[in-house]
Order: sequence, then C-alpha cells, then structure tokens
Amino acid sequence: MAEDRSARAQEIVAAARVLLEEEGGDGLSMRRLAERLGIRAPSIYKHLPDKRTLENALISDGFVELAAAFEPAVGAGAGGREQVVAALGAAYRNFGRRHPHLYRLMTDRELDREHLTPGVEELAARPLVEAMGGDVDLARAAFAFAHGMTVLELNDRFPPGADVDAAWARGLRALARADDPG
Amino acid sequence: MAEDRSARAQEIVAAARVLLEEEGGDGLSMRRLAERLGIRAPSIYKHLPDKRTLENALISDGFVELAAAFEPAVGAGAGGREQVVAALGAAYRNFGRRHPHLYRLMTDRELDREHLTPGVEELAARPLVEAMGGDVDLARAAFAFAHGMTVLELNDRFPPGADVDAAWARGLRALARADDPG
DNA sequence: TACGGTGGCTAACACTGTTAGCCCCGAAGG
DNA sequence: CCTTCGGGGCTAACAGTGTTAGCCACCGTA
Repeated sequence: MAEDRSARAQEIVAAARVLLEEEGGDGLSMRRLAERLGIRAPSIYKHLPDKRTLENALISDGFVELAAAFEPAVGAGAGGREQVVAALGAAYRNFGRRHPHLYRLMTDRELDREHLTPGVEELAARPLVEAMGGDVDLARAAFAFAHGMTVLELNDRFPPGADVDAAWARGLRALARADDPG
Repeated sequence: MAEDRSARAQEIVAAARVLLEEEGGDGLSMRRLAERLGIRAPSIYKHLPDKRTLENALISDGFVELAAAFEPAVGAGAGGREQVVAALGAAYRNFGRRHPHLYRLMTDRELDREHLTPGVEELAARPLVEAMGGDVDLARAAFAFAHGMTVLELNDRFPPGADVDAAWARGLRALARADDPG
C-alpha cells in the first residue's frame, strides 16, 4: 500500500495507525504523533501536507485491509449465496471489532474520494456485489445493514442483553434470500 | 421537553439547536453559542455543567422529535406489516435528511444513557419493535439497516448515480417479510 | 439594611491544527 | 575543495477549542 508515500511519510502513517488503535480518535493529535516519532509536531508537515491527508492514508489502508479480510469468504464461494453473505458479514463485523477506531475513522464522515488511494473503495465493495449476483440495490441494502449493525455495536447502541448475533443472522438471511423486485 | 432544565438553560439549548442546524457539528462551540446569546462562553457554565450535557439535551430532544415523526406511520397501522415498516423507514430517513447534524450528533458515538431524559430512547425504538410483531432481533436488524442507509446517505457514501430509494425499498421489504427463524 | 443567590464578566490554562522562519547536515556540481 | 541546495529537523507563534477561578453587580428577601 501507498507507493506514492515517501519512506518517512510511510513511517509516520504507520505510527499514526498504532496511535489510533491504542488511544482512539481523540488521541490522534499531531503533537502526540510527533512525540511517538521523537520529533516535534511541525516537522510532520515536511512529509504530509495536513492532518486530513494523514487520515486519508489511514482510511485508504483500512479499505485495503478490509478487502483482504473478505478474501476467505469469497474463496469459500462453493456454498450458496446465503453462506457467502454470512461469511462476508462476519468478516466485516470482525474488522470493525478488531479496529474500532479505524472503523469509525473510515465511516464517520464523508470520504474525499479524490484523495484516497484510487480504486480502494471499489476493491472493498466488490465482494458483496458479486455475492449478491450483481444486484447493486440489494448489495447496497446489505452494506447498509452491515454498517449499521457494526457501528451500533461499537457505539453500545443495543441494550445490554441484546442478542447481536441473532440480529446479524436474521438480517443477513433476510437480505440474502430477498427475491427480485417486482 | 426538558422540564428539569431551568428557563435560561432551555434558552441556551434552543440556541444550540439552531446553531447546530445552521452551522453543523463543527460550528457548535461554546464561544459561538455564547455569541449568539449575547454573552461570553464561561457564562454558559452557570446554567449547564459542560458541553456534554448540552449535547445530551440536544440528543434527548432529538429522540422525542424522532418518536413524534413516527406517529403517523404507527397511526396508519391498517396496512400490513410491510406498509407500516415502509412508513417508519421513510419517516426515519426524512428525519435524518431534515436534521443531518442533529442526526450525526445523536448517532456518532456512545450514548451516555444515564444523562439522557429517561425513557426517551425506548420511546423512539418502540414503534419499530411493535411493527415487527415484538420480534426484537428482527427489529434490531431493521433499525441497523435504517441507520446504515441514513448515515451512508448523509455521508455521501453511495456512488453518485446510486438509486437510494431502490436500496431502501429492497431492504425494508426483505426485512418486513422475513420469516421466523428456524 | 444586610445578605445571599443569580448571572454576568475577564484572565488564564492546557490543548488543537497549522504557518513562518531559522538552521544543520549531507550530497552533488563546478 | 568549495558552494549550493534540498531534506528534515527546530522554536515561536496564531487562532481556535473546552473549561476553571475569581470577581462583581443586581435583585429579592429576611
């Protein structure tokens, strides 16, 4: 990832990733990042034009990782649509749970797509579209469901005793089984 | 709403709501809010303990308004489950589109439920659970879908030509028709 | 008349992203 | 060998953030 980043810029992005994972979005400040690198905050700007660019780098890498996380589910394509969708959903959910702060960074606000590594968003989106047989409306519905479940779980939005597994299963099954609109 | 707020506190919350709607989440600062009220920022703290409390007030009011927005859909309960769910979904989506900044404030992060107006979250959640015949897992799945669709639309996450209406319709129909798990 | 609460105020602290301007060091060219 | 130039650090500073401390004026009440 990130062939167009200088070596030093890549080091900074890598440190930012660790900082983000360890301390969350609020902890990701230019001064704290610089501290981890043993330099001062303004020096970062010799390598990256602003914080937004840094975040876009993290987001781009996140998409690549997410696409990679989908690969096993795609590989197991022998099972029917329902199995593939279930596997993709589980991979998506696990990505969110393993990288909650990165996940929030990736989804909280608008993407500025022209500053992401090109193609990376489509790369992560394709497996679900294919699993849905090219039905983009249904794929978008399933994506919205997966994102909603993931972010609501991360934000502790479900009641304490809620059976999140069951809600995932019900939703994914209903969407995977959806008939063609008529 | 908000019987436990002093009159002055309620004025401040009302001004904050206007500021939020007009200038977005980033514009909602204590100094800018104070400016609109003709006072200085520290004076706000005579009426509200901190910014979080102010935001919680906005969020609580938001839930009340959201519950109110659901009422027509509930009233039209004569149609089958599919119609009621569609109407609830449309009401939810419209709430998000009419109040995008408030919607983000309400959903972006964890709720600190103990500081919200009590019962207000349940008030907004009940109509969907009832529409789903008390099936809480399915209601949660539908809620996740609706939230996902709304926030992805607000964050311009769908491709430019995407048929968001169609994705909404597909998802809500599939979920409303979901059979009992077996 | 004195008092206490209400609701303002200024000054300040610790933080944020970011810019301007300085300096050192190492590599390359004349 | 000397010079020049760019990479990559630095400090100081600015405007903004939430928040606290401490001061003061008013106003109703005992």
